[in-house]
Amino acid sequence: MAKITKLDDIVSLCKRRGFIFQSSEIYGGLASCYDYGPLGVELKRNVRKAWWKSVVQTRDDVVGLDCSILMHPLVWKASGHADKFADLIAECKKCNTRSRIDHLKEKSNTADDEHTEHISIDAAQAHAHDLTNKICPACGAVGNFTEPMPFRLMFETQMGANVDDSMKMFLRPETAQGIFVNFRNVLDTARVKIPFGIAQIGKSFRNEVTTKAFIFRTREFEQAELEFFCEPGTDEKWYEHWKEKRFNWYLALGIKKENLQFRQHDPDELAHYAKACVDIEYKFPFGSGDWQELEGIANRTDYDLRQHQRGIRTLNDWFENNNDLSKIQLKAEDPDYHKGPLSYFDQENKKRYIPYVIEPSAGIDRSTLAFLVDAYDEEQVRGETRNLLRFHPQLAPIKTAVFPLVKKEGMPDTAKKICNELKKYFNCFYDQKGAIGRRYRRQDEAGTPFCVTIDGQTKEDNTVTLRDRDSMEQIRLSTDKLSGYLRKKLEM
RNA sequence: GCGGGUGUAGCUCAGCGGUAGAGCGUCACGUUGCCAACGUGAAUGUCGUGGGUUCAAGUCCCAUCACCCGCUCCA
Repeated sequence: MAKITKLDDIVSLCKRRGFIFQSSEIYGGLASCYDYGPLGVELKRNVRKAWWKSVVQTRDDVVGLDCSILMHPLVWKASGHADKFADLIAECKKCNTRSRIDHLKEKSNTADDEHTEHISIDAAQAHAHDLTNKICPACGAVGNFTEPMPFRLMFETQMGANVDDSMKMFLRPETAQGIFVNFRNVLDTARVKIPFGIAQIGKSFRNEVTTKAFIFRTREFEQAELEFFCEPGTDEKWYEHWKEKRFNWYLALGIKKENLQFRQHDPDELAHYAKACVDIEYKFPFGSGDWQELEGIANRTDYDLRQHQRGIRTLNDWFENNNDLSKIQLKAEDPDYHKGPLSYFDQENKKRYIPYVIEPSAGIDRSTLAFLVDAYDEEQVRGETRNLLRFHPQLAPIKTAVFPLVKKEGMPDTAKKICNELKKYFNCFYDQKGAIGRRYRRQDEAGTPFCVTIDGQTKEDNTVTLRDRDSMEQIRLSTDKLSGYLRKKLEM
């Protein structure tokens, strides 16, 4: 079991071994942003690769996609993300409770304010000008608020070099919408039939109110999302299918069972689009020992595709309002929505419907860290502490290290030759520096599953020793068999 | 956002007004025939950043940035 007990230890481990650094560190750091170092980038790539292999490569019913991060602003109107913009929050100076200012009540006015629709920030700001009469719902203090602060969920940027006619754009807050928007394209070109899924891995951006906790909640993060389209009525079956499939994926890659659990969402905490949602949680060894979400699996119903059908109908308003999202209301849904442009026609049963969607949405950064932390181990060997990372071979940043036992009798040359041969198939590391034991331990720390050592006997009978990371046991192997043996062991 | 804490070598930390330090790690040379061996030598710091006080500031004061813990928030 990992000996790490504090987040500080994890941060230190990541830095020391070159897995994760703070962004812009020499400038004092940038909050909530992190960089992957030489070992970290390999680990993360392997996590992506393992996800893709499990979700796309080995299945007949899932295809991949890679969408742009910038999308048509109406996408975010239709998805509901853009409306979050009007949330203006003020904080009570007395009790530090934050409230949406449009939910605050007047002291003199006992009648309930009408529930405010989301409006543009400018409009809301004008409304919110005067908080002197507003009451804090928590402590009852009157007019004792901080300046209203807009709560921006999405990152903004502009498209177009000319300042005057540049268009305000958003960095995507989830990769899912790129998939929904391409549903028709994939359907028309990939010869897929429902049930089928579209998978994507990519960066997303969210202006979280608080970040903290290392890379668990960052504003820029990487998601691996699958939108699995199925016929309404079969959605619950597929929900169960993906729950099990995804949970087992973590286990198969070495996460210890006692550190992994499901957490079912209560109906009142479900997102507006979801019929059901469950989190896969990992027990990160924070001070508090809290379970943290690695992945959410949601039944998104037909919500998104139906919303985008409304979005398409709103396109004229968009042009008429000079591309100003804040002036646009989404058009009502067509009563015949189930025959709309994003519907699916089932040739076999002559049925047309809007498919339901099951969405497993995993955080690549979070699971990368979970794999890292879960693999960490310390053990006593001959009175010394051996630190090692027991990565699953598929995830190990370096698969094999090759050493000459000593720097003479041509051993380095032979070792280099073998290393270069193995590099054709996987990451392989050559090292001739220092005592052999030290080199083994260095690789243990990097999580390298195998070490190959060339010794005096190699010249005589063409064999090498192969040392196993976890057991430290050694076997002799003929060099002709080395590559095949390793590839089999490494599942590559 | 609030409260508390921490920033000194790659890492862990000592130094708390008076020449910038240790352990581990890194590098070089030698030695070394299988698990962090040994010897010799070497490199490395705007003491997070910016101001101030002082003859003199890692050290005291102010601001700022970043991180951690606990709230709060968020999904």
